[in-house]
Amino acid sequence: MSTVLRSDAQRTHERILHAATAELTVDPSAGMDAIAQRAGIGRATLYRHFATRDELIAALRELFLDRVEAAANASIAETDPRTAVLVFIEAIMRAAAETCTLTEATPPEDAPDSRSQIAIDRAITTFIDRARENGCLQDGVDVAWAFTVGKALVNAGAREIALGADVDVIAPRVAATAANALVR
Amino acid sequence: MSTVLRSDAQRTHERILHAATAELTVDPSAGMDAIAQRAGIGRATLYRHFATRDELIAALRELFLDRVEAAANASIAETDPRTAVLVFIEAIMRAAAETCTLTEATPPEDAPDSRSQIAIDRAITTFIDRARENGCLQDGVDVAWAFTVGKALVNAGAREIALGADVDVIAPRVAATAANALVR
DNA sequence: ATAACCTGAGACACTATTGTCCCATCTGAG
DNA sequence: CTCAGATGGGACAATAGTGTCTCAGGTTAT
Repeated sequence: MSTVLRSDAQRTHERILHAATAELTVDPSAGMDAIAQRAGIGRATLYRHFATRDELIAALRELFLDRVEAAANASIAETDPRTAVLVFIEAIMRAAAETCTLTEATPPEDAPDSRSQIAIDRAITTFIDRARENGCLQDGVDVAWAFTVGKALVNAGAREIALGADVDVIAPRVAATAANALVR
Repeated sequence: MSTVLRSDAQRTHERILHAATAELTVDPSAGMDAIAQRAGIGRATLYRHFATRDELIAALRELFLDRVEAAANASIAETDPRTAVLVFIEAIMRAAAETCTLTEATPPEDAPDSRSQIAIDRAITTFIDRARENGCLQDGVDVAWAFTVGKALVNAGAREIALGADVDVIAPRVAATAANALVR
């Protein structure tokens, strides 16, 4: 295992990431064969880049969480709750379109969830608390439910995109829908 | 294959339906073994009631569609768009809690989708058109998007319920969230 | 150009899941 | 009570997916 990848290997690596995202978004139980095929590479090559299916999924998840964390940090500055949700969700949506593992079949996370997870949780909690203070939160919405709804909508959007829809159409739409669903 | 099932066999049949709903909602790729185990029966018995995994899933789907169709017919009478969405979604949510196949891994439906499907499509289209005429539809919402959002939220709710949440808490919440997301 | 690197294709063992079959046992209906 | 119907458990073949390995051929960097 060398320190850096050769240029062509790097290309292959990213093709895998994209292919896996698309394939797993549409069918979370997709096999390594299907992923390799969509990436246009051999199955053996896929295993050279990711020793295990779980490892591939973990890598996707990690990349995605990083981008979500960045989005959280960026939108925490927004003082208006509705704008914050709009900015945050749109950013997540765009991240999910490229690298996403939300649609996992195995939901109960046993891993203690890396640093990113807590950063994201804190950001979301901040949004929600702020919105509640301003009294512009929809009835019955708490942090957990906001999380559930956001996740569900982003997943639905990612699916549409993986199925051929345009990111620039879907991302704002998902953001708007989430804002309507959560913020008064 | 007799015409009617004996009373105990009927009980078993329903236990299977409930167990499969819960199991598949949490993990769409759950195997027949897991389903049988959750139902508290032997795997052989499961295969006696449903010859194939696909057949079981098809049966769940069919039952679910029937209930959604009923919900659609019931709520089509509601003239107020927001109330219509509330009533409709809550009914679907309760149906999904008992019998659901929305969370299927294989999304691209190849089957021409039974009579129920068209009835449901028509009902939803009616809701949306009516709401648009009244000018109380959220921006950017069309029939397809309303369908996508509704499906995503109901799935999320079903998941919560399968994981132990109370139907009477989740169902109204999902309905309210959907209404907020779609109706002005 | 040369050497190190990357890849595709195929063979392989291993495991999990599916679907079938059989037999002993139990249970409901008449 | 009696018997057809229903079940559990286990053995079984078949299939599909995972992960490993090898080898011959193609690509990159120097």
